[in-house]
Amino acid sequence: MRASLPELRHTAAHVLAYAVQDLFPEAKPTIGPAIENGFYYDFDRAEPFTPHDLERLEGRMAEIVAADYKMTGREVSRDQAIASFKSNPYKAEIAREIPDGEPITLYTIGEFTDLCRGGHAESTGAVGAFKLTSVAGAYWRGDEHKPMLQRIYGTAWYDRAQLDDYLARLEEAQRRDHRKLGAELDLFSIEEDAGGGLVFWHPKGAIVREIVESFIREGLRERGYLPVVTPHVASERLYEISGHLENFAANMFGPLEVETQRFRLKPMNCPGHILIYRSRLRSYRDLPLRFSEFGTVYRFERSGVLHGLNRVRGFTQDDAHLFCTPEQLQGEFEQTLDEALRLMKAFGFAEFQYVLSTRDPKDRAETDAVAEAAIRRALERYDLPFEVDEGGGAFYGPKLDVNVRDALGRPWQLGTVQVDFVLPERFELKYRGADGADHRPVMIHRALAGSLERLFGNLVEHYGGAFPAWLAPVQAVVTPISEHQVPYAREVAARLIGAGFRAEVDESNEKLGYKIRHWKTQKVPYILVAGKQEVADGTVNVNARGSDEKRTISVGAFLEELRARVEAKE
RNA sequence: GCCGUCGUAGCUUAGUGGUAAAGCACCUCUUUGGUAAAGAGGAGAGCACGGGUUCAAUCCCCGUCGACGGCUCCA
Repeated sequence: MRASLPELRHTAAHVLAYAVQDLFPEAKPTIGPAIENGFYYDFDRAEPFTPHDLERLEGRMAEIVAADYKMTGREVSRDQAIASFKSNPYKAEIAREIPDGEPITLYTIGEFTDLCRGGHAESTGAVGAFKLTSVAGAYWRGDEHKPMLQRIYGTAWYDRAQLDDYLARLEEAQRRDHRKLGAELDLFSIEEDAGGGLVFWHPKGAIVREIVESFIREGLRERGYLPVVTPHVASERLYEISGHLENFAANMFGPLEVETQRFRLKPMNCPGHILIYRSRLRSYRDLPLRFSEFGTVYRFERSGVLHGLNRVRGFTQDDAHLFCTPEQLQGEFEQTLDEALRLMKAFGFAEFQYVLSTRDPKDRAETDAVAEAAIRRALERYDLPFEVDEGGGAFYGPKLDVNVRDALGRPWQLGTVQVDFVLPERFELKYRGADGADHRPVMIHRALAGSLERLFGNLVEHYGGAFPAWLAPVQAVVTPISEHQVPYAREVAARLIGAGFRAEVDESNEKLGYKIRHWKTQKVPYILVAGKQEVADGTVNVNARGSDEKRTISVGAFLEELRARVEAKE
């Protein structure tokens, strides 16, 4: 029977470890699983593996694959396992920790035996085509207090054609990288003189952001959200009450000392919104109360984790906090999820990953069960498949995240909806009930696009920089064939701009072919060519992105076409 | 922050122990051209920054900063 791809890749990991054992006997193998598209194996070795080492390893691996060693497994006792790995503390540690009752197995190919739970191809020859791709540091068991190991990444497939295809896809993905397109399309930059993780939105990026913002605002208005605006810095006192200093300090910028007070850049918008809630007596008749803000927050991220627009130190959330009665919780949560799905659909994302993160077990309270149940019910109502991340929730409660993938397949969290019984308690929030007594409201924290920066980065990659007409920074460029048509081109552009569209005129002293090429690489949806004929007829020749068809139509007809496309958000 | 790789004009890259080359972009001129690059000329980097070795360093060594790929963490 043919091995599955994960089996093949897992086998490739063993082959790699075998090759390492042969060429670098001092390296201690630790763990080496199959992953999406390939495999990795972590080794403990003092010397770093160099790119040249990888080539040598690939050569040895090819021999091991060609030898087609049979993968043979045998079950051993815990003591035997520990004894056979007495020079490898990592393997011994794993052997010690395998739960009682679970079999402990050793697998051998040729001269290499590994502690492994199984799931391999029958022999090494099954590894049709592979390539070692990179080496990276990785902590033993993902714990930064434990030793750093060297992780060798590889990709493996049934055959050469599949491998080549995968490598080609990788290259294409790199062409779509938002950091690359961001520079090419003049959308944004991150400036060394300002510091990493701080985004400068250029005009063409900022206009897209404005469009995104107004689209989101429309949804907020329809769903009864009220706008609020809160300061970017606040006294430390606020974050003592909220618990951020206690639970989130590692992600906060340090204190700003002014006169006798210490201030902090805000890491989250919730405390500010809570202060507004608390500023007056609230009645059950006021609830649910939904405060929304495009709130810019600052979080300290360690330098090594910054990544384009996806991991930054200052970002703007499409944030909102809903204050409701416990009875309203379910309905509010579902309404929020509904809006999240609507947004993502409008932005053209199709594949999502839903992750329910529960609260850290050390903080769990009985209300968490209520919160989690609300989230699970909502997921069921919408029939959404989801994963569970135990303990991955916010410090104040469990949450539901909506993730998308970037061009290279890395998942990024965009939307998040969180249920919170804790902050209302810490801030002693209340509302006057129908019974005349005070009650504690429940909060929902929600950012549906997540951060505008990350959303934008993912949009750029999703569209490969070719924004649909409703989002494109420049929707149409009027391109005169010679300078004689410049006045007409300006008139046409003025009409478009007057109708609310984003248009430019290309007045450069270049031939038409050059201009077309320029605007094609800028991925503008419409290039409107104006020559002698068009001027005489009051028309434009439409060169639409993604189509070879050229049409000469009246300016009015083009306006209608553009209007229709923008309204349809195509 | 940690491990690894990298750092030459705005961008992409070449290059050498004896003060750096090209294409694109930019500017000027010629050209007024019909759907992915017209022609010519010009300007632009002392080779990320700081030390060291050397008669001499962009090239060798050390440190710092930054970027990239991961680890950890999160929108």
